[in-house]
Amino acid sequence: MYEELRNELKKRKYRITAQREMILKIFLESKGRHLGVDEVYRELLNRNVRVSKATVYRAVELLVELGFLRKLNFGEGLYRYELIDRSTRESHQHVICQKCGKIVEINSEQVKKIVSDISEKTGYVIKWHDLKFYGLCPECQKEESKAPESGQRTEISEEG
Amino acid sequence: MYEELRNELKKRKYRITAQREMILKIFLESKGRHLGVDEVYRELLNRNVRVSKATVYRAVELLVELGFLRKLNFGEGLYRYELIDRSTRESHQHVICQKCGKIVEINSEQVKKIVSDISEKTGYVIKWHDLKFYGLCPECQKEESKAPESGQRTEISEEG
DNA sequence: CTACTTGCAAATGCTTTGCAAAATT
DNA sequence: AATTTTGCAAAGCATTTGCAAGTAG
Repeated sequence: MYEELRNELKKRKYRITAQREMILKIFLESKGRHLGVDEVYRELLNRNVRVSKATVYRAVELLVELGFLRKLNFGEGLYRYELIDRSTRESHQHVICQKCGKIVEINSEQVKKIVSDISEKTGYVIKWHDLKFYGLCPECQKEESKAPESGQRTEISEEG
Repeated sequence: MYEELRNELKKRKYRITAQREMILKIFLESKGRHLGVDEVYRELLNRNVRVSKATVYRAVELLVELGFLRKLNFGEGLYRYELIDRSTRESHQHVICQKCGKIVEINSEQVKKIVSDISEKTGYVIKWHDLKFYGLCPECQKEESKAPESGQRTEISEEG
């Protein structure tokens, strides 16, 4: 993957730097996680890699541009990034528990249908999509039935 | 609708204020638009209604809580709000042109299917969802074919 | 050696908050 | 009269940016 990064960088006349490789490395070693800039930054500090946060900001945006990362927004007031599977480039759907925050990723075959339906209805050529589903995970459903309407509501509420 | 707002406020022990009604009014008179706090604020100034921006922030969040507005995020670095159809409470999908930014709202019947599919696969009870589709609107497709790869890329890239 | 990248600190922009004054109940 | 809401200014955060110093090609 580092080789791929070097190639992409060369191709687009960007320079190969240790910082860029280290930042991609963090994502490669945190597969499946959705990291915010601060988390990446802290992880680098943990590993005694001295980089500035500004560089992390610049690097993740570059990695998005080069197709290594996807920029995510769960309405928390910050952006998160996840590694893209460069072989399929396929996006998945995020299913988020509004009580405990657990995020499950799935891939529904129904997505293709809805995309073609929307394309047909609007005349738009759909390039990509962002599908989030909010609800209660199985564990939180159990708790919910034990103590229904128990007050503390997790303040997740955002859509787009 | 103002009656409905007054009832909701009373029901939850909030007070009926001119500011809250005015802010809801802005949305009622801008149906179909996705307004940011600053836009609401400016619209109020245009109408010579003196309110502080802090009050707008507080009011829109309250209106979300009361079920009058939905909070949206198109990855621009700010939140937008749209009026909820309180009779159906149904959400629609946003189809966004990544070149000109035009947003079309549609309602695909496929959504029900994908929701039940996801529910089945994950065990989550889905309460609501947030579905965004990005691509090119018909007009921008034409321009694209005239001047393909013409440089200026609209920096829309965010997902969740 | 030239051009790009980094680090730092300052700046930006949206949103939140503390508190006294104003308004609602 | 008691309590909530508002306005204002300050504070809070995530993110961006200007610029000099460092580094890749």
